[in-house]
Amino acid sequence: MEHTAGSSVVGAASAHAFQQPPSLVDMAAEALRRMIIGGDLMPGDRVVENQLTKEFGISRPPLREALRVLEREGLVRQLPRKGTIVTPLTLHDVYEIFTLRWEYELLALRLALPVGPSPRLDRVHAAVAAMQAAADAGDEPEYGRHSFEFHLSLVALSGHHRLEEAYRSLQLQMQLCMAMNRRARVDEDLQQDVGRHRRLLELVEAGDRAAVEHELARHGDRTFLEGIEQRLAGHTEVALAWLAQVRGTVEG
Amino acid sequence: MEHTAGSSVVGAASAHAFQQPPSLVDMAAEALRRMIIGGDLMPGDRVVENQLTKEFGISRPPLREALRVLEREGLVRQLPRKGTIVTPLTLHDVYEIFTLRWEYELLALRLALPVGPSPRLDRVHAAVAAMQAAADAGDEPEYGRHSFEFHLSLVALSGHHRLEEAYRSLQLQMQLCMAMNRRARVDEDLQQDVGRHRRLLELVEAGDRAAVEHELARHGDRTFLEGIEQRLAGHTEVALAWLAQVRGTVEG
DNA sequence: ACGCGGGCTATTGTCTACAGCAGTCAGTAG
DNA sequence: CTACTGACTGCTGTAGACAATAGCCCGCGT
Repeated sequence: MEHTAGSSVVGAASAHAFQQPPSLVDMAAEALRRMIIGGDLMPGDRVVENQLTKEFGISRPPLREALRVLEREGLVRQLPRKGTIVTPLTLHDVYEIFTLRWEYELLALRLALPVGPSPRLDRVHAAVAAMQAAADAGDEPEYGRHSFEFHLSLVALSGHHRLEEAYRSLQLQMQLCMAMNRRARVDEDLQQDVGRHRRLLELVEAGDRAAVEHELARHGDRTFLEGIEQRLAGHTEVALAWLAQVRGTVEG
Repeated sequence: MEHTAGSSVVGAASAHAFQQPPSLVDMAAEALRRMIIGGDLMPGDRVVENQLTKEFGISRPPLREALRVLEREGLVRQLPRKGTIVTPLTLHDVYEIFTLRWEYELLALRLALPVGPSPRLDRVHAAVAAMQAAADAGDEPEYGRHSFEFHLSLVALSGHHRLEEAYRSLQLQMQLCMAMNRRARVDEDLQQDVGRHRRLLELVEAGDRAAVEHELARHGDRTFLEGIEQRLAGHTEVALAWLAQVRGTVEG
């Protein structure tokens, strides 16, 4: 396989040794996800197939299958006979994504609590530990990844695979949102944030539903949502109302 | 639905004239969905690509893309290097599907209420009318389709596209469940069922959340769930507990 | 008789090539 | 100078062929 120029993304992955080499589709899908949530491709950008085949060193059929997957995940949108674009986001989309996320987490924890000793809990603890390590190292991207894993493993406590999968898709879309504002966010205190997560986990282990819900409510997003309505179109009534309400509860 | 030999399914569709001809991928995906929820393919059955290309009269690339879509919808499961099978269902899967459905509907109506006059309400009314017509005609399959459309349009009242899409996927999986027991169900009184739906809609229009929730709770599924644990593996604790609880509330 | 290895077949994974539509830009007429 | 029409370019949609792997059956050896 000698695509010297372009084999970067996929080629690198296959070089890293997989016991069961994943299909080119999976690798292309993963590479695309990283490009999108990493900000290399911005919402609204065209995704040209031939261009990516050269970049990945693969042919079009597997790439097209990967695009179909990404579409069902909500990261791209395919316009018949016109091509593929990275999903453009409106304020209403942000409203949808964050309301659903909230409901998913709430539902998952309602189903999970009370939670006995379980390997699922180990996964959450591992995520917290990784967050702590990343915070100590000051590695913010790494911290973000483990933070997502924390919340995902929290949802997984429910033992509800479909819910977990839905939440995973939603996380991708959240990362798409966040790719739009690659600014600030350094003012966040990672150590403090780790503390919030750790406290949340303790409440989960204690089985205190009300406290968990309360902690979740004040758990975040406000720094991200700072002035977001200036940067996005699609100001639905419900979206604006939601935004105001979120900011209101933040103050309280 | 008999796929006589050649280009039956897809060919027929393309012959019927589409203003904007959908891609073969879309048509193949739709044909596959019908085959699966129609019971032509049962959970666990292998889905052989070449076989279907001959049946549909298309080539493998679009079919493979369609399979990727169906996998993200949860109707099939792709095992790397081994092929594709129709998603096998356990009792735990049924538990997941029905709990999520309940939560989706509840969330959607919570977001939608109170609902002012809107074209979205027209859609619900149209669904009820279609149900009534099908009930009068005694056309049970048609009735079932419009019943699904009723619930989907109810969810759509929320104006939450992602929620609507998630609910649509879930409906497909519910139909997959129902494809497993193609028995009885005739004892249902369609007229009475129409009445239940109509009453639910009235409560929605009245904006009475508590009453809506109460009506939803006693809205169904028990005939379907009759003795389902005998026919399925995967008896998780939570699934059994859920089943018992559902049957408990039914009695009440 | 039973376990094991080698070849075979069926099926999936991938690539190259061709057909057809969409948007664009130049050229021309008014 | 503007509006319309035509070909052109690039892209997507689809087909068919090639490569590689997994399961299976048969024959062989113990």
